[in-house]
Amino acid sequence: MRILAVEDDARIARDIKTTLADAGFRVETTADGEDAWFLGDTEEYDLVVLDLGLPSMDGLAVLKKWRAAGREMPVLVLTARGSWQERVEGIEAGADDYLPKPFRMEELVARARALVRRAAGRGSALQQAGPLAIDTNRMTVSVNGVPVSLTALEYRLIAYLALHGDRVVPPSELLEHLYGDDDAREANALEAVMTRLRRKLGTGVIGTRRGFGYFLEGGTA
Amino acid sequence: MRILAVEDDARIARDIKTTLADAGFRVETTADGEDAWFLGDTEEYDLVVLDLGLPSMDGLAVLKKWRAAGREMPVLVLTARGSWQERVEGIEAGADDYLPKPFRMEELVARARALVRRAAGRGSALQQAGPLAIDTNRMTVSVNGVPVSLTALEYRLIAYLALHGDRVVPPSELLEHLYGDDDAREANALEAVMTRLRRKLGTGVIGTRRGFGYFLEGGTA
DNA sequence: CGCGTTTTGTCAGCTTGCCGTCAGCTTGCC
DNA sequence: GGCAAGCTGACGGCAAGCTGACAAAACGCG
Repeated sequence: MRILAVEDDARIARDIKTTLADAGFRVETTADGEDAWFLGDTEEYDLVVLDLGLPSMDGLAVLKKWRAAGREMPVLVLTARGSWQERVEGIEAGADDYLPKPFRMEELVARARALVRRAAGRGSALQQAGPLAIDTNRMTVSVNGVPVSLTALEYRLIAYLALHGDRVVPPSELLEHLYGDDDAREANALEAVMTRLRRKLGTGVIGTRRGFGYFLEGGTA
Repeated sequence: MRILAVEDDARIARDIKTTLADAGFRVETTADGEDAWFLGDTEEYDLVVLDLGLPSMDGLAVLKKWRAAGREMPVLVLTARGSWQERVEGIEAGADDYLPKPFRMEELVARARALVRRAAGRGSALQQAGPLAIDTNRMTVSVNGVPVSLTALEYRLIAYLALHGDRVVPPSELLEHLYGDDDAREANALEAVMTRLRRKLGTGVIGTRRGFGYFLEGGTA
């Protein structure tokens, strides 16, 4: 397992490296965006850990460039603490998961393992759960092979559910994910999106457990 | 599952409460250190979430006092973001785990579940007791491998019994955990839930000791 | 900018099914 | 037998969740 860690803070970079190394990964690090892009484009990694606040070339730009070039390795994005903005942009640029800083190293290892495992099971960044297939690179969703066109919000919702596919996700968590923690939203904004999303996906994809939350029917197949 | 959350920031306290409540816990909050100490000393909690930055009495002092008094419930400490110092002191004072602020609510739930499970002497997300299996991720229950669909209240009830499976749990305790002490329900609300739950689980799962309370037949396998 | 189009939050009304209450019954204990 | 603890079926209130309609943003495009 080979990992590229892109992080400009030397101390954090070192921590990441030793932690992941202890977890059995082979880790290379770089602090520079250009450098990162070059490495990611020419070498084969099982995972890239990418800090978004980089000098010389923005992490987001690097990620987009990789994806545009057809590179499909899983990317775990490190975002600034409260920055909801960064998370959204990260996911939309093709990140597979994000971790807000500061984080616990233990948590990083868990995520890294999960991503690598997921990628190993599939050829690309294609997630499947029952009749549902999500291509996190192209940001397209299809049900039973039929492509479905979703809005950004709808996509984020279904992608989040798919990422946590094997459990029931409470509405409060979804609200936080979709809108950030300052919930000035009227409660049933989420339900409105749900209705529209379900209409597009058809029945039997997203289920409700009253009093618990939402889940993907069929789970992770 | 009953949780005490000690947090002085009202907004965070509310977030914690709703999040944990959504996850199926019964949450009480207090912002005051003295108050927290008293509650933790006199009530029975399955977990305490403790912010260290408190007015009136330091969170650390509260924790030490509990431990000195022989109180052994698991305590999850919330520390300020980078404060390494606090973590060490927290652990030394008897905390079971710590979570640096700011944290993701999702993460809090995961930790809370882990601690509660560990305290019960079990390791995985799957609890088993006799013919009963409880998946705390999916919030599903199955008997002899056959999945059973439960409501939120029924789930909380059986989960609590499973956690304290090897002893007889008095109805007053169940009432308290399900509804909180302030709520004066008609006594037989619990029995009504019991009936419905038993009908779904089948006989031979939940037993009654007249005058004492309820218990899981077969205990912890 | 100005105008059409799409997306998304809000509101109101509706449906669903949870669960608390009640009334009557059964069981165990003295 | 008598009493209290506990069980159960029925019922209805009510809150969670769903949906269609509308309006306000957001976006795209000249």
